[in-house]
Amino acid sequence: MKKITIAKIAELAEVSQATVSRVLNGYVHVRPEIRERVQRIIAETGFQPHHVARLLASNHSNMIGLVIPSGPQTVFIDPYFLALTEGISKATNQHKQTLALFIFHSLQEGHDTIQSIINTGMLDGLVMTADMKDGTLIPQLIAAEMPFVLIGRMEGLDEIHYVDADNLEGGYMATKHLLDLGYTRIGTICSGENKSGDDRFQGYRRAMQEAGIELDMNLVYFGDYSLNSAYNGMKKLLPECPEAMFVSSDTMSLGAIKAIREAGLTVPDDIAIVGYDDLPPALQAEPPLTTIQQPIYETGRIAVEILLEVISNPRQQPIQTILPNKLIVRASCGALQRGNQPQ
Amino acid sequence: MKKITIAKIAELAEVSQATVSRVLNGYVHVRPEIRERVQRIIAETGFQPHHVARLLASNHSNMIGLVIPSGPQTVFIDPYFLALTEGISKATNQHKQTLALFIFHSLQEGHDTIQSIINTGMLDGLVMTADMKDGTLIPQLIAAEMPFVLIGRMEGLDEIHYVDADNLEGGYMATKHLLDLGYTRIGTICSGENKSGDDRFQGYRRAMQEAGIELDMNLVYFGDYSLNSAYNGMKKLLPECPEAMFVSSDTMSLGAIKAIREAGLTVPDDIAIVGYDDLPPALQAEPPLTTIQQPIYETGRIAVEILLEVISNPRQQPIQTILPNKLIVRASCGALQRGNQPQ
DNA sequence: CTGAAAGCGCTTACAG
DNA sequence: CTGAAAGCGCTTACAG
Repeated sequence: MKKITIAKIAELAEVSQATVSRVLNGYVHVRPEIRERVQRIIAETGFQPHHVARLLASNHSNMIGLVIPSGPQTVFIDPYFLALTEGISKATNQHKQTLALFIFHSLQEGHDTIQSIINTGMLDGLVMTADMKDGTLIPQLIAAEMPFVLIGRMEGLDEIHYVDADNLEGGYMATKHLLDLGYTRIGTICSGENKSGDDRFQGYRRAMQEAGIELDMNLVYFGDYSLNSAYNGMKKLLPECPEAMFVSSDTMSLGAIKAIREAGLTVPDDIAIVGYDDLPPALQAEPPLTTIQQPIYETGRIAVEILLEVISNPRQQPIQTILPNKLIVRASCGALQRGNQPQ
Repeated sequence: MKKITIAKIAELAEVSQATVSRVLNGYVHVRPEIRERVQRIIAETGFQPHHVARLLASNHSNMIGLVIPSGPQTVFIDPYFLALTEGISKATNQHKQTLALFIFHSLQEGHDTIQSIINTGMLDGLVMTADMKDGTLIPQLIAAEMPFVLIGRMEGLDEIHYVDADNLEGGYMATKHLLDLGYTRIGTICSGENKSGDDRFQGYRRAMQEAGIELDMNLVYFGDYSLNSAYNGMKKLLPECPEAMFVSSDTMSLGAIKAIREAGLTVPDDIAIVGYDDLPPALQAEPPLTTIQQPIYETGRIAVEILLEVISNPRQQPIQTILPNKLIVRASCGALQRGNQPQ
């Protein structure tokens, strides 16, 4: 199978390579009849330009990378990244970009990856995920002038492009919902592991404060997003008799529910929970929890849009987008409203 | 920031570009002192070869693709793909390959993607996922002589490289386990959607047959891997009073459990279930199910190994690997053994 | 073991 | 609007 090149197309169409290249790239200044002739030949032959050659000549690749950290074990099981990747993929498909995926399993690997991405010059830009513990990766990118968009936010990095969910609002909405149902003794299992976790906790605080309820640290537990941490946390909080809980990730809700069950109590009859993340149905807790739904998919999509904008138009003001969350009220809440009022 | 090229290294080391290229590529016939000199300069300057140029010149890219289909809605939420991707990523990292991810959301997109991968010449090879409904993609690859490895198997495609879990054995093990516990009225929710589903069902049949129990189609329901299908299926099977169930995916187990709960029964006290997939703890059913654990991660890793082998050494006999499953007995099974014998 | 040079398949000033 | 030609940064016969 002979690879067909631009030279052959030029020959068949009786024009120069330059002209073929121009119609390929949609330049405007090509005589219509010639354009059509070339296009016909291209269609007939099924020719597609060699991506790599184009890339070398033009110095951009139509390829962007997605960088995801993975913990020591298999942490890439988080459906969050799936939804994100799906959104990103949809956007890259749509823009005819190709998506390179970089999962690193240690900080060292992360550094090497980034360095090699930079040196190798094969990517136009990067979508970075915020939750890497190390603040070193980002400066590396900035120094190399590699365009990137951060998903989420990081402390101390204000002058960069990012898209994030409004986590503070999310925590606020969740807590407010519980308050509106009449609860006052509302506990929380949250996390100080990253900015998102902080923000959600701040949202909780604000809602409580607005309701005139003083912060009771005995009702607050900081987990690490793992099921187990939440399980332990819930066991610790149970003696404090919370009527309701705001748990700041879906995985942690599962841990909390487990502890509640083991104590012989049930959700939501004894303790109402509002969760976070709104996983796809197949992965949801049983009973289905009222949750804050993050626009994860949308976040990915928008990150790509921003990145492409930044690539084609460098050195502009930071583009920073914050997307709202949605409160999804499920059956468990109905139960509460039916009169399972706090003791 | 001036991009540093092989020419500059050659200049600094006072050798030709060809020589630099040779040490870069680890050729053996370079005088040690020169090799060292060049390597020192490379290290000092932090030079890394331009990936794309190398690619154009050498005609291979050190980049492999992973092709995943996604349903009309967000179906890429399946943790299966996460584990798979993680395994693949680990292997590509290790071999210094870069991973391009192609998720397509329609068959049309799938075709376009494959076509463009082929024409564009930017990938050395592909890891294909078997569950695309359409048998057209694979022949397309074969025709283009694009190296690929299939994860899973497809009917009628025998002469290709693949790695798969031993699904028949999995279904057999699951059912056998239930039989060993003393159950005889064992139902199944399986799936005819793909070969894996078929195989698991065949495993169920074989185990039942070996136990001398005739196949009772009233105890068999074919779902489509969705939670809902299994939910409906379980509701249908419940009047048949199965003592135990083999459910052929974890997501479907959740649906089955839901139906069982709604009927006022419990797992495993009233109905024992063996599931399939063995999701990570955070995503498991509650109560934790005894399941067949697929070597998903390993599957991904091995697929990459095979692919690289095939790329560097084309036109060889099909490499076909079938990995065994593992039966993971969880608490729910303990309960059964404690004497929750069938009625 | 080493170098000079052609070539990978495009894009893009430059000149007209 | 169009073409001839240089160039992107490497690799790889070929010759020595």
